[in-house]
Amino acid sequence: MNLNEPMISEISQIFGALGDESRLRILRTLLAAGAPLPQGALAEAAGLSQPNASKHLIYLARVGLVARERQGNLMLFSLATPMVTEVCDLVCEHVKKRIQHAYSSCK
Amino acid sequence: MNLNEPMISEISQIFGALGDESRLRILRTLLAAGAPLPQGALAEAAGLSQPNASKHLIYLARVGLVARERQGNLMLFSLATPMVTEVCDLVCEHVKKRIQHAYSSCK
DNA sequence: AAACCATATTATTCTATGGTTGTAGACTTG
DNA sequence: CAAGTCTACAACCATAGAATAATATGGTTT
Repeated sequence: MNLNEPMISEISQIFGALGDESRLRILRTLLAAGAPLPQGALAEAAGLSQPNASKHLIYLARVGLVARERQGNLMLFSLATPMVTEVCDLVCEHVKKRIQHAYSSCK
Repeated sequence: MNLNEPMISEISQIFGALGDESRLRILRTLLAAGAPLPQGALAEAAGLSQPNASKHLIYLARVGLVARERQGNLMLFSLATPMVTEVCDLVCEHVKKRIQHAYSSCK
């Protein structure tokens, strides 16, 4: 069994990290860029204040979804695992199907 | 782009639904059973009070992760989509790799 | 060292959410 | 209809988390 008790906490933390609009916008930006980006650029792209973006990025790094790397004055962030792309794709497909189904069922 | 702005809200809700230990325990039970189960059985398996389990299950149904079906006195719940299994598997693998990596790096 | 930039931290407020208790509704059986 | 069982709902409390503002830290440049 994959979802065994000792892993429940870790897994819920990762899903929790993905369950926030601001953090999803950050991840989307990283996904589209395909390269490390500084915090400032991520904050602006996601429409977040600097401290707010900092907190979200540290949170994402703590659960292992993004990697941090210092480059001089900047703090660069990048996707730490392709898992992020994969789970987002799966959920996106699910949502699209649900929307289609909703439309077709109220014709 | 899959993670476009109008879908961000829906997707964050689904991840939010998965980002709770109690709801993960409910889903794990459904996963293991492979068949619809009544609320009472799910509440007991997840270690939840009846009203608490009811709330979580209604929440899971609202975002489309479980299906509800009345059978006499009972309310049966089942996984509404294989997507749940798939994303949980992906995240589980990620966590396992992280744990292995953590052990091997502090040998 | 001083000035400047980018990031981190702290304190605070506000809201969302998980949990409990109590009660009401739905269904079955006597 | 009455009693018993299962589920849903409402009100409430406690806590976690998101956002902001103000400030501190770290790094670079002159």
